[in-house]
Amino acid sequence: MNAAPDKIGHVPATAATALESDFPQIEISQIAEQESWRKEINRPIYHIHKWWATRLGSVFRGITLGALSQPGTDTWEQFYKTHDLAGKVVLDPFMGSGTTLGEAVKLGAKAVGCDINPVSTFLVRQAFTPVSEAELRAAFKRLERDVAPEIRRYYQTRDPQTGELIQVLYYFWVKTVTTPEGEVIPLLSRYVFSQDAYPKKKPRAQIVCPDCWGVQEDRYDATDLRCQHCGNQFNPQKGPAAGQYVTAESGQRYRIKELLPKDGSPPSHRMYAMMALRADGSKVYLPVRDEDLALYEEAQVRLSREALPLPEASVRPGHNTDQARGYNYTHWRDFFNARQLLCLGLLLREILTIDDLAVQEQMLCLFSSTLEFNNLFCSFKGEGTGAVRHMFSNHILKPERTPLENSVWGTEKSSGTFSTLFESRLLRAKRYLDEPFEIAFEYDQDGNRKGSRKTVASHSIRARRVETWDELDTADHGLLILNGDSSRLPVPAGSVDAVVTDPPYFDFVHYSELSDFFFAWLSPVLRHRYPWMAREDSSDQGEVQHKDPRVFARQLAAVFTESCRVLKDDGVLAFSFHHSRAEGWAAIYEAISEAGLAVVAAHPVHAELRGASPKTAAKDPISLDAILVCRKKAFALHRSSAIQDVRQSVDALSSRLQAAGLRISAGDRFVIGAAQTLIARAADDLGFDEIKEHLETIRLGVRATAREVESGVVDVHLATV
DNA sequence: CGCGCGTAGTTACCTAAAGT
DNA sequence: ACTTTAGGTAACTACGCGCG
Repeated sequence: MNAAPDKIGHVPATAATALESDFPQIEISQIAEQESWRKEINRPIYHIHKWWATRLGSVFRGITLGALSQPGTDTWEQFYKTHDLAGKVVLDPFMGSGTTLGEAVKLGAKAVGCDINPVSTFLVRQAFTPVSEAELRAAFKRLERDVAPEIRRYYQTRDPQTGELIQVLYYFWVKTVTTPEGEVIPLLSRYVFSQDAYPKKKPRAQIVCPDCWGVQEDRYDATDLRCQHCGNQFNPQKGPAAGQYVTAESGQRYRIKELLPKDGSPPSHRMYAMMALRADGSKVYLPVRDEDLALYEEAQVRLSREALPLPEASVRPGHNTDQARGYNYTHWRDFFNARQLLCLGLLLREILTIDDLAVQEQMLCLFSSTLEFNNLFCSFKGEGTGAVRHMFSNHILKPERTPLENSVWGTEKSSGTFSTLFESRLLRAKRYLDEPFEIAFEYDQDGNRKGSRKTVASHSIRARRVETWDELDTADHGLLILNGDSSRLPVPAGSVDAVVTDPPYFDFVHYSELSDFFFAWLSPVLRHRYPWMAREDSSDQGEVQHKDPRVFARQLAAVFTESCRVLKDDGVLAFSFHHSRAEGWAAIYEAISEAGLAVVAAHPVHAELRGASPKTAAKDPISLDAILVCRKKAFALHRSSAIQDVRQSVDALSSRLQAAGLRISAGDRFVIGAAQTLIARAADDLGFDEIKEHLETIRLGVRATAREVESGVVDVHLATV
């Protein structure tokens, strides 16, 4: 259809969908960027529970719309219209948090989602279960009446000013080590334990005395302080812990890891301060007194006497879990202290008494969300920053030197507690089912963007959950949510209009190791209800994740082959992808070819930013995803192009995106170039090493160009390559 | 064994938009 | 208009590896 240099991809003569030629990449990138600021508010149904790689809903709305529209349709023009694509079926074989399913049902299509991870299947089923706000509120009220008072009593302290009992918001803990001489050292790097996010504007900070453990207020940068309780003179900026070392009173330095308990138990902790909520609603920092320690011990004693549904599973060795295991965290229950285990156990036991199973499972999902904010791997972020840094903010399991103990039930001023997440996550998500919305920009008379608003562009989400393909076939707006290996789907051949997905990226996060944290709680209470919950852990032989790109390619090929089987001949398989290394792309190429597919188009678009690992972020941060569009090989028109054409496309695309205000790094140029290379070589059936070599050439080529452009050196063409 | 180097992991600080 | 939330990012620091 066109060979214009500003379009990437070559439109096959047989194009069957709009997505093969058109994608409003700039408009959607801008919305996607806006959406990514507060994903949980802009697409609440995909954030009902923690998932590690949630895709941007607006991008997947665009992809799904394009994949289900006739060639020549202007996708952008259709973006805000209400659609009713009844009869169309969309499949996502890596459904994750369910983004594709949600966007497909919003367009009125039927959807099939499958994931090998049971936590994913559980959370997606909860996300799409319509339960009325009234029913949920009634269940919440019952819990509030029957179990909240019991839980709250373990989060109380006496206000030293008034003598009243007040609620504790947070307990501050610090890990301690014991030297061979018997000295117990707290692993504090500073004695300032709380300060504002803008310390220069609000220098008021909380400091604990290393001698008497009294708490006092002073400047965040104070270097010479006299304790107002015991008179001790000290430097609040210098604690005994620095990096991987700790210094004893004698001046002797030890490696912290060498002082861990020798018996293989997790590190010890000391509770050293609290933040409580006064009757007038103000927050106050308090030292820990004997009565507070006694209350904790009471919880410990009760924990040993109660029969509670607590996790028994051990932490299996793995890429993401070894760091925690290195600190002797060998069982998932080690991630919680006694009070947390007691209160979580009491709450879970009560939730399990809810008769209506649909409501009960909504509450179980909320309970599981709460776990993320109520364990010893959480930390305090400081005032003015959203107090709790939850355990998965880094996609790793890093033992915190100074854990923050949140309160399980919570107060009106808490964050990350059962009662606050009920409103901010569960009810918000249910409201989105009733009234789904999109972000739209508003412009002033001169055409400048002046703000954004939410606009309704879909019918309410009334997907009917079905359990089999036959039911889906006959139901309007059916939704089939499966658990299992997507290389064997209970779906007939040639029955799906589009496959829209986000495959795991070679070398990235190992979800099942992390999802075990939730699975350890969910499995014992759900294993009799769902066969896919009845396993030892959330891992599976069929998982697509391997450090060897060739093995990874083979695993991915199995799923793509199955997707190709169930796909109609005029359907597309589209997915988002990016990777900073040639191997990652070579693996994708191999998986696609082996499945009998060919990449026919690629559209760059704003990616979800994975802040998790800075491994590539330093030099060439990637902010683009490539939307790769594939057709069955027999129905795709192939055109091999020369490497300089690929280079030209990269230049054209990059400058267009830059003109639209996106920052394009060398890493982004490689994403565009690699995607172009997959199109250019789609017909060549290259082996892994051959395609990798091509990709390497492109990688070096586009990087060089980026540097030259930056330094003002005249562009040199790669025609010689 | 110390050093340089590239990369993995941590901390301090910053922010758009929601909430009040 | 101000505070809170749930994130992000720059800069720093530790770590592993090869090398003399």
